[in-house]
Amino acid sequence: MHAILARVTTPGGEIAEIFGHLLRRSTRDHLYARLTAGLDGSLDQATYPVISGLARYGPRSAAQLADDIGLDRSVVSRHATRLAQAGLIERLPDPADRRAILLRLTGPGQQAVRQMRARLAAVFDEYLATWPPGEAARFAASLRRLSEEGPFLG
Amino acid sequence: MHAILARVTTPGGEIAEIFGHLLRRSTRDHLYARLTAGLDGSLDQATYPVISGLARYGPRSAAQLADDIGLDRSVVSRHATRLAQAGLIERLPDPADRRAILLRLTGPGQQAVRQMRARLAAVFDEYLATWPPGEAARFAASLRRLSEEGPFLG
DNA sequence: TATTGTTATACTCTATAACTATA
DNA sequence: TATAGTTATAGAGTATAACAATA
Repeated sequence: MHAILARVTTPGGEIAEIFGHLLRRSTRDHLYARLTAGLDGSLDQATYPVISGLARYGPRSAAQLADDIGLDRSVVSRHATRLAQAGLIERLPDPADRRAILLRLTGPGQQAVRQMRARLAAVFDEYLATWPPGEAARFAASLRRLSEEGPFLG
Repeated sequence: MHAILARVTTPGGEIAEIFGHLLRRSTRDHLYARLTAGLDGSLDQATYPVISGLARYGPRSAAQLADDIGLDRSVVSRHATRLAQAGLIERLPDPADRRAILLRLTGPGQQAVRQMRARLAAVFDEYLATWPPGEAARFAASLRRLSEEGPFLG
């Protein structure tokens, strides 16, 4: 009788349910493992937002980057140390503020980010090629709009 | 130059980038906080997959549910204890296997899941009402297909 | 011998607090 | 006084290992 609850069948209900699945730990682990497989050992689920944020926003202090990616500056500082030891980022003094230290991708760091991005994009594009023409592009546009405007996703 | 890396501009590249953002801890925390605000204290980011899984799949043993939701059975067992203490689920002997203990939603547990689902669905639907007619439904259908068929999301 | 539920333990990731240096 | 980076500490969440009970 009530062993299984009926879902909410509106678009919002469908999206919410699927997001719940995407946010599951096992899904995240799987995605990050795929993303970083074979690359430097310093690249994992924890350091990815740091190096990816630097690639996206450009050189920044730990405090700035922490604000951008939603982590505490102490966490960014620790991950930055790992990435710097691996030679993927470098620390350099901020000419405008002697308290701050800018974090910046090195050449190998840029290459690593390019690899991760290209790898993940290829995995999705290969699958999306099975969709009807235009559907993938429409979907990507809607997803971007939702992520930028939508509730607690922006 | 090269301070900011160029993105992958294919649909797959766009989707991958946005998923990376959605999976960020701060985004997850925000979503789960919204989902469980004002409800029983046993409902949080950790117990949600357990109670949600029972609602989705029906009464199950901890080992079965652990497999369904991608957690270890020891973790499911611990979260189940919290949910049971709150009266949201109950443990009952499995008539088919005396080693197993079935986990099942109680009435209040069903009500809690309905509330969480309805709440999240409403938040999305309210925003999606700003989209052109039909776009939300098309997007939800594509998202469902991607989550069911797509790389490491199924 | 294999599997279930449970508990103890260890590990990872994060936030908070505290410290020094600089604005 | 406020903010930068860093480090020590504590907290949350998970997996692993080990146990007794049952298949």
